[in-house]
Amino acid sequence: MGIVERKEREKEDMRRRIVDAARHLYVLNGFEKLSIRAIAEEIEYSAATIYLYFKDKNEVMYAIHQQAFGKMMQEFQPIVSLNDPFEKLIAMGRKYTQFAVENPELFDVMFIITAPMETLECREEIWSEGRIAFTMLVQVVRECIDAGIFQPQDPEVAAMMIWSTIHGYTALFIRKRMNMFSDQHRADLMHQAFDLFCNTLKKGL
Amino acid sequence: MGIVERKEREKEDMRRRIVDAARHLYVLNGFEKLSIRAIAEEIEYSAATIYLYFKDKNEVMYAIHQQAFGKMMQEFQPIVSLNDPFEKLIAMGRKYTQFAVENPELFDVMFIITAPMETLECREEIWSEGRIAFTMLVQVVRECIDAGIFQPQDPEVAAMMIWSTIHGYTALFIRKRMNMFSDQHRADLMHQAFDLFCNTLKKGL
DNA sequence: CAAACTTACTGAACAGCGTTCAGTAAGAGC
DNA sequence: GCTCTTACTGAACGCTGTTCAGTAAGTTTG
Repeated sequence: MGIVERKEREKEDMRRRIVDAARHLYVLNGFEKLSIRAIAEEIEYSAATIYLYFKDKNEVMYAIHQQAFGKMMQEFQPIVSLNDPFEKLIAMGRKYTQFAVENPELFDVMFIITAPMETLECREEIWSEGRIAFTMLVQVVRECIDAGIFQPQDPEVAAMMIWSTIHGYTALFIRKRMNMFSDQHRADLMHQAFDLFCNTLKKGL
Repeated sequence: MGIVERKEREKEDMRRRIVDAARHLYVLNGFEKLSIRAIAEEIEYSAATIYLYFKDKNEVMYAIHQQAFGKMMQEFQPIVSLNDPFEKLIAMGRKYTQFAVENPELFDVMFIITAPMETLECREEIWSEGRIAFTMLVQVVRECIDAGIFQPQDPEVAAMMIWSTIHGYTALFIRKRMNMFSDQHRADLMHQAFDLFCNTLKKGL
């Protein structure tokens, strides 16, 4: 009896169509402007239909957030194969910021907006996407320790500190808190601050 | 002719009453739940009246954001009088996070939410509150350099890096991106990552 | 094949939102 | 006392997320 399977497939298909439409509109206009009605119009269904596939808007955001992590991980792929672990670490940091600049809305839903986290909270689940990405960073830090570039220490603690810096740097920029500097000064300052962090890590960690 | 002055005073008074009511509701319920209608009800005026004193909701948020900076600067006051510049720097970092934990909504409007920055943008003004706070940090970094704790370097660049780390650390926590760890593990990790950053600065900068 | 049941979907409604604007009433100036 | 200005408001516009009764089509059963 393949009917059940077909229905399952159709359900899966519909979910994907909703998320694709939602992501499309979200990337164009951001969270505020993304409405259930707009998503519904895009896929040519009524707004109420969305609620047959997703509990609420937060859950749609969570699905977008998952897709975004997929995209980011894909972009990280070439870096993982680099040989020098420290270079790998630096490249990852640069990529994090680059991804944010090229996909500000995706970065938002992944690391800034509260909406997707609320879905996790009410499901009492762990944030596995973040966990996986963080584990990847921890692994690279571990390699730096093993290679003698960093001193022997807890790689998770070091990774946490490194993530904080790169994230802060990126989040402040994305949320326009660096607009207190002129375009040129801002670019210079950020570039130099990034380099300083890299050098400080190499010397001090 | 004191009438003009009295009117001016009354106008100022009304603005303050609106911002106070708005801040009160905002701190209680956050940005999403803060509505012009609710502010109006709180001060017992109609919603339309708010628009006689503020251009839009963003401008109200900007006023709250200004008040929040006042509060933060006040809390920073005792730290500025510390003697050891490095201790001063560490205390400032701790205070930044503490302020965020104790006043998550205020931290939001100061450093995360886009709304107040949009007001600045359309006024083509600089973000003076941020500028002042950052200048304060630069000054402390300069003292660290002068005291020989940090090597001679551009204090603005170093300050940028330090702010990034502390901000990232704080923002990730506030926006629940550290909830992938259990309560205990998270607390430990954050504590150790903060200490590691302090030590790395002392050794490497 | 027809009746009974299940599933997928929708229109309309609820309660809220930011914002605008014509209209009103009270105070200021002559 | 009569204009003129200022401060304020009710009502409306066009949105929003979400719910729910109702419908029509598809599936299963007798």
